[in-house]
Amino acid sequence: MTKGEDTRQQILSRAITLTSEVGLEGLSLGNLAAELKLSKSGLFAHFKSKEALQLEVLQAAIELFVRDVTRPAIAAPRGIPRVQALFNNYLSWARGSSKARTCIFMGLTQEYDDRPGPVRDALAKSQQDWHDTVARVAATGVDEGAFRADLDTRQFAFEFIGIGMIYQQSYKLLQDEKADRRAYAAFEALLARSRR
Amino acid sequence: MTKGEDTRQQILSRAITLTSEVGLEGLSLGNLAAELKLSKSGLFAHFKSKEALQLEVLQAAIELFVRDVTRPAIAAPRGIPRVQALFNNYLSWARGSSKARTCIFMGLTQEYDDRPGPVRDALAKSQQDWHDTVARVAATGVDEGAFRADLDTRQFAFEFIGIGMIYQQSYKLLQDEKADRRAYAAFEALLARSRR
DNA sequence: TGCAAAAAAGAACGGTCGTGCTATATTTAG
DNA sequence: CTAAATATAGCACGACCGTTCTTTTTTGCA
Repeated sequence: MTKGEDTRQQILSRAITLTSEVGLEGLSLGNLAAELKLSKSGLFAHFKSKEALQLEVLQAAIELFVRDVTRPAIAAPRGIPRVQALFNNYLSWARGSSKARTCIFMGLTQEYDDRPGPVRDALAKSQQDWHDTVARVAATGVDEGAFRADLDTRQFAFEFIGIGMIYQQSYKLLQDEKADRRAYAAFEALLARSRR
Repeated sequence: MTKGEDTRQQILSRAITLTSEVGLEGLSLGNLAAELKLSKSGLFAHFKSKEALQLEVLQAAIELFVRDVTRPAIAAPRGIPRVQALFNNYLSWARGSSKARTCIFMGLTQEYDDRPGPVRDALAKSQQDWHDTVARVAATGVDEGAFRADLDTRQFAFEFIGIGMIYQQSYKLLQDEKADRRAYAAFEALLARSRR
């Protein structure tokens, strides 16, 4: 079982990178197999269909996101430090890690926002979870007394994530070297409005 | 010449809709031709290559955006009314018109942010233009004395567009019926911070 | 009304797509 | 060490891809 699981992991890892470039629809088994020096059918045998592969890639990306963004932030002290850590990690993720050249979730949001099916459902759930996570972290700021007691934490999450999205466009597509400064300025303003 | 230009327009119109669903890469000549009851080669003859078609579709979408978003807003009085009109139109556009079920620019931003070539270049220019337009409209707010004299209009545009992006995700993918309320709340906060 | 020009169709090309099936290697367990 | 289980390869399939070439239909003007 060890060997199979091992190559399976390699496939998913490479698939995440590819997905960040061409999306989950653009992902091709032939390409993926060639890059991993596997035969197309050998690769295919690990997944029963392309859709199953897509779902597994999405799941693997979610785990990566939790590992690199969410979990490390939870290690920071509750309240503003944790919110700040979450934002820092989020921007790093949007900038792109070694495995994903770019945040795959924003791409997939666009790819699947009007394409019904299991992939869309899983994606929507993951994004809803992300909103919830941001809101929950913001709530620790309320609990610690750093944020206003009447702060709408879901609104906070909405704006928090919006900054990440426009950051990625500015950084990746427009290649604006002020993107970081702009994102942090927007974030600071959001923090300021949230403080008690 | 009339007939040719006419069908050409029909092709582009339908292509915009398709692009908003599957992107410019996912666009297929066969599909497009079938939907328009044209032969694939008959359609192809109007454009010398798929890339040329992609560029024309992008150009047509830009014109649509200017017609439905930018131009009507310019008709509103300078200052906050114009900024407000621009935001309203922007959200309508993100929600999707009859021709494009969803804002194609956000999708294309993700599709091309790491795919070099003429399409990416044209897209980046169009998005840069959009940032410039928002900044310019914000500047009328400064001129009219409604906004702070030291307002960073590019920062304003950055945050303005970010709200539109997260709005589209909330509205389209997450189907949050509070999306409108959230977007306007964020926008009001941005206005408040910008006022003198 | 007839004729040149423009538009559309038809057919074919080399590729790649996702997906089966069958056979061969490789790994694992007794 | 061997036998069963697992993993990978090879091959073929029908479908669709973008593109080219040739032929037919339609259009607009003299």
